[in-house]
Amino acid sequence: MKNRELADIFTEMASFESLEESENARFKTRAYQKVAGILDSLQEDIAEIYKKGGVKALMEIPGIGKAIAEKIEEYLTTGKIAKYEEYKAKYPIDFKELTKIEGIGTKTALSLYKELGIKNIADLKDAISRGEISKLPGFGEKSEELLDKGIKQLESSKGRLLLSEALPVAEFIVERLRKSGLAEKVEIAGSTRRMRDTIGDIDILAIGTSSSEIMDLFTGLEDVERTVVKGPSKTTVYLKIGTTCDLRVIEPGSFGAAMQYFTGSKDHNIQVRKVAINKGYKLNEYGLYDRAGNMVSGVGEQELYNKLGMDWIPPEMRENRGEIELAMKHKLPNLIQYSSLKGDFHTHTKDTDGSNTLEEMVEYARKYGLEYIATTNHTKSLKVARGMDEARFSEYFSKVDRLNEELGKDFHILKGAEVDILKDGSLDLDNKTLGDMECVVASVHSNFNMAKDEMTKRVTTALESGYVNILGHPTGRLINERPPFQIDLEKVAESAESNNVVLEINAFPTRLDLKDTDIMLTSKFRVNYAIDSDAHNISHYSVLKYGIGTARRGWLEPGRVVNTFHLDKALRMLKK
DNA sequence: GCCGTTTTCGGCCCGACTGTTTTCAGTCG
Ligand SMILES: Nc1nc2c(ncn2[C@H]2C[C@H](O)[C@@H](COP(=O)(O)OP(=O)(O)OP(=O)(O)O)O2)c(=O)[nH]1
Ligand SMILES: [Mg+2]
Ligand SMILES: [Mg+2]
Ligand SMILES: [Zn+2]
Repeated sequence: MKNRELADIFTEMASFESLEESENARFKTRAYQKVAGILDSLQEDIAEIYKKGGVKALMEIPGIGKAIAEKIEEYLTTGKIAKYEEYKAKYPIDFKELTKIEGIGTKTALSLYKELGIKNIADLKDAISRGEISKLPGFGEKSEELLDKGIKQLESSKGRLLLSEALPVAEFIVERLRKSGLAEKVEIAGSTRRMRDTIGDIDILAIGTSSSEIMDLFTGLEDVERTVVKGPSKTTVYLKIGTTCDLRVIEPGSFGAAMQYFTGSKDHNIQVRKVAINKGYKLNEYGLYDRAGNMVSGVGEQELYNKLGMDWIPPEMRENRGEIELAMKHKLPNLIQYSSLKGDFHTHTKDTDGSNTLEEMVEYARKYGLEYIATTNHTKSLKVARGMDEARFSEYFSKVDRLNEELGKDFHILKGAEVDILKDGSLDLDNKTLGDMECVVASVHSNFNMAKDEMTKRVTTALESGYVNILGHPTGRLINERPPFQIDLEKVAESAESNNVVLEINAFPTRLDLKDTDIMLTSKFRVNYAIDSDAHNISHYSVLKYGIGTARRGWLEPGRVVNTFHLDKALRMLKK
């Protein structure tokens, strides 16, 4: 897809533009940045949009106007953008690489290039080792040291953490700050509060009046590798685990405004602040102020949204994807709640690649508060997982029957499988075995590199078999390891609707598949969803919260999620 | 460069921290 390429080009254009002297350069920069972000998250292929509707269709995308639409056209038809080439010749600098270093922006990169011909990190390292930086005008000893540390930090950084990696760290730091008694309140903010699938850095808000003590405690935590910046209101540290953590300390009267600010997202904040402006207010992290400068709201986050004419928006929805308009119209969805799941349709045991027995999986499901699970082991083609054949399933299910009898009415195990969708779209078990099951999860585990239409055909063929209840991890992505395979999710959802197949929101933190935007894309169809743990051991039920967070980010109401219902109703919804 | 139930021109979110800047630009949240 050209989306990615064009996003990179416009990000570079933004860098170039930020160095221009013209009056409007700042705002052009932002326009380019905004378009890059839009192209990055655009679901449709930009080339397709252009092919169907030309420049006019491009301009219908908010953020894309005439000038940028024509640049996109130029790129799609000639493979080049003249303006870009012109800038690139003027600034032959790898901004993408250099600005990844904390503290280096485009202006710094430019003076490094002008003074020392530095174009990339390798050049910069050489200059530092020769001690050339500190002699430069506008730079000193500290700047050189900062750049050196910045490079080391970048090299040791893990990149974006999984939500499941970041959340416990955030909770631990919050606990430490709370226990100190120095703060009235300590809360998680940022992308972690929004339950994003990956976390760039951890953000924590403390409410209190003794900020310097709180900051000292924070920078002194044993998990801290070094302090990056430290002030009375904001401190940034680099943690030993290879990620950054920001702490803001704000006074009690501003709790709501500070939470609103620090939860983000940035785009959501900007949009909310525009609403404030239109109402004659000013909004910042300290409060909402009228023209005379009087505080209109500060303590309560809900009150803040209300004063702006909106309903309170759940953090998971704060991505500027239309939630602000809905909140104004009082039409926000009633999102699925945490701990509202009654069951789990996707679990493994040590009979294949799990590490616990079915008895243990049941025991812990009950401890977790569930009323039923489906036991869905892998099928024979998945040899690395010791997938089971028909005979083993038959034997296994007699054990399930015995266990169900012992359990009585308290808990129920559904007989199922996570059956491989083979290359041709057929299923990896015979129809008799599949027909006897109560919960067939069908998943792609092989041949990921098919063309988009072939993969779509493969999956829809499986859905049309009449045996599939749930489509497992529909895009196959493994976060930070493997991109999703090419598939037309709208066609899949359409097929799921007509064949009564439920789409999975696999809650396993490396998957979170479907992801938030895929849920929004597919929920236009009359399909239901299942939030499944994909548990491979007894502790994995705890990942269900990440699946619920993802469902909330996809704006799902509980009525669309099959396992929010008790067994009877859930089974009726799964029925073919 | 984009955009418009007050606008097709004149706005564009708002503030914290750092360094060598003698009064604030650059970078970041
Ligand atoms: N108003 C405003 N708020 C911002 C801006 N940049 C960041 N924020 C707020 C909203 C963000 O969610 C919050 C934390 O900033 P981060 O850079 O850590 O972003 P966030 O946590 O959303 O994503 P991340 O996973 O860390 O990349 O600070 C900005 O430019 N303007
Ligand atoms: Mg963050
Ligand atoms: Mg942050
Ligand atoms: Zn699987």
